[in-house]
Amino acid sequence: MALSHAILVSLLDCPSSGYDLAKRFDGSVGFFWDASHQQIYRELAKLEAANHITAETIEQDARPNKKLYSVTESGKTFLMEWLDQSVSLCPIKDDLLVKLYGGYLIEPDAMVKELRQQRKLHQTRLVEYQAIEDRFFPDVEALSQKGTYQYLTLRNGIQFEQGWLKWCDEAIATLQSFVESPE
Amino acid sequence: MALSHAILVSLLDCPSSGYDLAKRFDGSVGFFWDASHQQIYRELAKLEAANHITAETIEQDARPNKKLYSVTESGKTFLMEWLDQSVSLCPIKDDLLVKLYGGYLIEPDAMVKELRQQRKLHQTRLVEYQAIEDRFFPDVEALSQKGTYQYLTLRNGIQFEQGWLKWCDEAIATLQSFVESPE
DNA sequence: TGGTCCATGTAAAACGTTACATGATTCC
DNA sequence: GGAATCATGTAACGTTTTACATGGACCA
Repeated sequence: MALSHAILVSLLDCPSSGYDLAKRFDGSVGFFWDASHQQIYRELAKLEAANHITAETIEQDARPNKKLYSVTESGKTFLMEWLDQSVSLCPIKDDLLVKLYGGYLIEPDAMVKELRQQRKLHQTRLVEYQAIEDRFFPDVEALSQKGTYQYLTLRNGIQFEQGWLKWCDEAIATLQSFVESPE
Repeated sequence: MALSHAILVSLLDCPSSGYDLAKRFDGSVGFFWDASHQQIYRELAKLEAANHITAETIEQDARPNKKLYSVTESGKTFLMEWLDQSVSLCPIKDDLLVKLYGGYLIEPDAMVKELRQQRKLHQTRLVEYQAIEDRFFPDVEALSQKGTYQYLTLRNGIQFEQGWLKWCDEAIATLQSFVESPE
């Protein structure tokens, strides 16, 4: 149910086309939600049918035309009703941990490689987040309320990734002993 | 696709009925995967049809009969093929962060309350994880390889929850200033 | 001429959620 | 007498993923 809310929050921040949204969900919005362009287009169609957003067609000459979506009053009300409800913990689903749980079935060496690979991916993401922090939030004291809220979501992403790096290091160090001296 | 792998990994660790699995997914397996009993029964039927698991009916007098599932050779092969493939980062979807991103639309006071509530939920989960750590992993040095792998998944859960607590505290402290002196 | 970017979508299959359904036993 | 536990499922619906589809502009 929350994809619609993620889209509304993002559109409220800045009216955009489906294509733009898809890119944002792949970038900055990506630190709290993930969605493919197919999902986004379908959800936009639904939100428009429900009058929560309106589209304005922008004619472009060197490029395909695009539809610029904005949130309506009804959409804002719909979003605020959701904001007023309390949320529960999000369910955990992590392929890597399933794999690790059954890790004893494969070579310790292969598992260490996999963890190193994961560590690299998290490292890359952390660098991206930190670049956003440096570029868009250089002076935290000077932020508006809205800016502060957005900054806090970014901080969450940064802390998460740092946690991952720390855990990967711990796990790699532990498994290293199996590689050196297998039981 | 990974629900099947999570079930196989868990069944390989210990043959069980659907009911038992559902409870484990709600408990210890819950720190890396989440699934309802309906999903589990459906997936078990599929896995049995694919010959990845076999069922043995256990007659019980004071209780309903149950089907005890075990992983077949074919199931083990299927799982190991998956274990050999490298996994990508798991997509992030977090209601709380969507809410926070649009947090400027509601009262700072309401947002602080919500964060306190979340903090409590994470705290509860952390205590559960630590209880598992104390009960089942009192001597980390003495663990078998299999035990070590399972311990590492638990450590991941613990670190995560500690990260959440830290972030919640940071966020609450930041928002507190809005409650005391609104812009 | 081959790839990436812009821009929008459809369709089918897999996966997840919610509600419904049953029935004995055990504990308070 | 009522609730929880054990134990299994079905059905409808909603969401997500994967694959397919189009077509011009721009760059090397």
